[in-house]
Amino acid sequence: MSKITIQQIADLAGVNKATVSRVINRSANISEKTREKVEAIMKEHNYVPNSIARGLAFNKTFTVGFYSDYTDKRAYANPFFYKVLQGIEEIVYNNDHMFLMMSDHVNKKSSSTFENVVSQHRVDGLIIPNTLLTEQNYDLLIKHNMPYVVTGENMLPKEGVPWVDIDNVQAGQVLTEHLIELGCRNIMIYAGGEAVARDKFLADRLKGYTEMMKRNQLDISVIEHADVLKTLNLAKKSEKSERTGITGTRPDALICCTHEQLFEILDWERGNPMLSELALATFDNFPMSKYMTHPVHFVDIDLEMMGKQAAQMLFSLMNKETDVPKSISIHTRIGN
Amino acid sequence: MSKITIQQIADLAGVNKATVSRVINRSANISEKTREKVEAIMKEHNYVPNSIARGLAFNKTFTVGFYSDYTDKRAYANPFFYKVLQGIEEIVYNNDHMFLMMSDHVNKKSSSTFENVVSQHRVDGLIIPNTLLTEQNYDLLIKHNMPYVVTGENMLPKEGVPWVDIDNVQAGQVLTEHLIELGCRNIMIYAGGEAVARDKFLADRLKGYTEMMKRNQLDISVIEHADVLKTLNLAKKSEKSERTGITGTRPDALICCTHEQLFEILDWERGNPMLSELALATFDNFPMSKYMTHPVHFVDIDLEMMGKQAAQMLFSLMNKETDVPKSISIHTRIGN
DNA sequence: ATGAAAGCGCTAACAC
DNA sequence: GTGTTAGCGCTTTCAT
Repeated sequence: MSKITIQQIADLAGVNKATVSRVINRSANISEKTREKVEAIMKEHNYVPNSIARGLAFNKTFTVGFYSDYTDKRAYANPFFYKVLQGIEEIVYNNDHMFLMMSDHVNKKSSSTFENVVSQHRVDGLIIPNTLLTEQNYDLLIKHNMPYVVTGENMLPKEGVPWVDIDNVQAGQVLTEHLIELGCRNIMIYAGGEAVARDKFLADRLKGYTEMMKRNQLDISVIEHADVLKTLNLAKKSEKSERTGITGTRPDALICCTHEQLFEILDWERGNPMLSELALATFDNFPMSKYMTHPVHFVDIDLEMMGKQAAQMLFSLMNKETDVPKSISIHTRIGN
Repeated sequence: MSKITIQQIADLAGVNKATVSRVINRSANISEKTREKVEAIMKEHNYVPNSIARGLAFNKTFTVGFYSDYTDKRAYANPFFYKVLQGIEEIVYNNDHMFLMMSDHVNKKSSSTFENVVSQHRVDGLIIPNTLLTEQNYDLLIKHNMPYVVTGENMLPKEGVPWVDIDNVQAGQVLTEHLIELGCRNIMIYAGGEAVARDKFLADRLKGYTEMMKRNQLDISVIEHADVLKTLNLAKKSEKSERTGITGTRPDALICCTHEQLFEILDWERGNPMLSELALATFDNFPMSKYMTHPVHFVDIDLEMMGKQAAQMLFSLMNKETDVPKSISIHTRIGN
């Protein structure tokens, strides 16, 4: 049932299936009369061209892929990551394509989903997070001539990798500026060490903070992973003993570069209510803020926009448009 | 490049492409010698059969669809909903299928993604949340003979709709039992009114609560939407004035049937610290619990299992297995 | 056990 | 403007 083919429509309309194909594809050289007749028959029978067969003939799939990483807490496990998907899907559907999700997974035959999708040409193009763009995956994409766009700034030492990301430098600036406007003067940032060297987005957020602090002639205070709690205790002590400690000034704000860091602080804070005078701030949307013991300032990141831009860029590449920007940075603003 | 076809492999191996097809499909009637030769050539050239062409011949797509609803806060926007996806994908990939996501969306041509996917046979089967299984969608699935499984108990007045859901009655029991074990005796539940009549899962949770309370010979106290805050104030007053109010006993626990209800209470609670003696409880995972002013008890719902079961069931249906259960209810346990 | 050829549903030359 | 025909890459009779 409902297995109606182009041939049957053609027979019903008393024309050749090529003619039907022409009206489907809005080809020129069709008389108004036959077009209308064929269209009427198609509508009457709820005929929908089989996109698999269409794909085989066109050598296209009308499908866009998205490669996701369940283990990337910064992305997929983030409650609001689905916003990115929403943005992508909107664009994908408006371009009459389908949306194929694939997560990092290796099946019995030791072939990864990603590899299969790319080598079988199951999609016409795909969006891939920077964390998953390994040298190997990159090579695969190039080898199969598969259009792609990276979400998150490209970290691979390759030229011409198209990416879309949040402008993390600007985010760092905005957040710092917000705290300054709130009256904070001794703003610390929890970032540094190897993490900053490894993750560009951390370095960028730090950079934004640093720039804004300098612009306001305030002292920069970066604390590193292992030392953060000690540092805070020290600062507290130093205030108690009337400036006899190492740190002369008492911090009044702390920027956490990731939610993980924020939670670390929050965990510690529960046992140390004295921390409550410290203004906490973080990146990424943090709508739970109002329910917390301690309000948290944050920059609102427009993930939906990020998804839209990535998809838009991908379609531009798939359509071989010229003047496609190599990368896009998205600005942020203070949340709530 | 990399556009290697079955014909080329055949040529390379000096056999007919039908022979290659036979080794691909593990068909019998193949000499060990030629099988090995062909397999070697395939491996050497990283040959992967084009699944589009394969699909056309088989009239299959090797793809499973998932219809999601961005507007359903209970599901998609739930931070932990991705667990369901993870479960589904695991099964899907292990069965060498792909995973097509579609959200509720209508494009310019006023055709919905769902409609397109089903009528074009873009997937071999699909998983659909009960909130999206409308009469119209149901008819479409039946008309196109498309295998499907519903997540969440089927609400449509149709026979034989296969579904997988959390056992909400059992969840209500478990949560209530937990509070009782904690020493609570006057446990209220925020549920009732039209919402319960509309949503089966609410009714089931209420039922579980009711049963467990009766089993322990405790008084049942159901508060309805609009009255909840008043009721709580009243109870508080009644305690203050030494049992002169309407409610003779002071509630010591409150079960919220949804996160929305919980947040409503939490919002109110911020301005009413007197509520802090009340044990709060809710359904669905609530990992933010430890960071809240007020700890929240909850039942841990194994969403990944739900996804796995749904996908498993779908494959059973697609394979036309006999003895496929009509529905599956998944038990829960207290979280953290 | 293997080859030849038809066909899955559609598109795209090429004729007329 | 419309019909004919040859593919797209693979599976599956039907021969041999």
